[in-house]
Amino acid sequence: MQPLEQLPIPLLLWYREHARVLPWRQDPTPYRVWVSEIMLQQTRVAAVLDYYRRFLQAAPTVQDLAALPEDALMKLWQGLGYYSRARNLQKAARQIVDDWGGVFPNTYEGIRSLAGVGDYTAGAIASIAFGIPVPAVDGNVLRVVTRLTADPSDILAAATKKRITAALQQVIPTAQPGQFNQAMMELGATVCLPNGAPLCEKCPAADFCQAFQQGRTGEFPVKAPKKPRRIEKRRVYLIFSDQGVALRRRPARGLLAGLWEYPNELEGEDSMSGLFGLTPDAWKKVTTGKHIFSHIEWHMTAYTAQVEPDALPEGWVWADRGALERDYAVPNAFSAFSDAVAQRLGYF
DNA sequence: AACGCGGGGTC
DNA sequence: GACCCAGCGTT
Repeated sequence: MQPLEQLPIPLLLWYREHARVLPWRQDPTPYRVWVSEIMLQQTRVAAVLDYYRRFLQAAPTVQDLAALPEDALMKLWQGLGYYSRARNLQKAARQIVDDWGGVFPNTYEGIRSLAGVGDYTAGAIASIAFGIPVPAVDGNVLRVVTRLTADPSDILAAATKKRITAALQQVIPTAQPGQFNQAMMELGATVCLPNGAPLCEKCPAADFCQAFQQGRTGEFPVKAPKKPRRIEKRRVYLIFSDQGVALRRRPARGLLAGLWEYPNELEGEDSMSGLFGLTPDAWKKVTTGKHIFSHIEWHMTAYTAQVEPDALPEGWVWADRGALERDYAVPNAFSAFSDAVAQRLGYF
């Protein structure tokens, strides 16, 4: 008997005892499950909880989400990262309203057709919210299965994911596919941990886990190495007037798309000269900051200047302290400067 | 198939 | 400092 065939019964018994209480598990409607799954993409449960509560309060139905102003939407997502998820979430809400009569699609293919919903998320929603017996293969599941079967395949390879999906399709309990998929992820998140530190003594599958039985848990999963981050040195300009601090909107595509930022440039660029009639010696260095993205490191040095509020460049705004907190979604990349800005704005 | 896309917890 | 997370869309 293969390890995967032995898995469902002990896994489901274990999950019955150890499932965490999570808000989206309370009342697993398609909308609530969908919002949670989008937020949980590449994001841990702990990071999502507060965002989820605020989001459901601001947009309790798909119609509310479809009608939400873009700035309000981005403000709700501020700090969570991967901002295209929020835009796709609203795009999909409008798909549901316009193309599905406001009723959430109830087939795997219908769900899969929504913006921002890939194979994993479609499987998760279909199984959890509709009881459709399809696997939901995320990073947790890939780790659990490759350890269970001592599979040396690269889990980042599409062929591996495809093969494991097909194998799970053969063993998924048709009566409770949502419980099974959630149990797999719960096991990965709480017991079959990454970084070579699994808690095998607590695992309901230890008796037939090939990696554990062979004393090789540290060898799985196998992943191809990632390419190193590039480092960008940036100058950040904290520009104050009696109207507040200057913000500008980032481009609609690419990194931190559409969010607001303090004007900044790569070291060596010269985009600030001529603005506000400031001479180079008008800038005073105030502080430094570092922010690490998945693929880039920003090493930032902040400069400040006081200017007259007129002659603000096109697309820039003055934000006072209230507007900054209430109206503008500024990514956490700039959080190193929020104290300095707040302190300065506090004098108004 | 490779790459761009956040932010933070954990070891 | 390295890893990696309830991945998806684009090229």
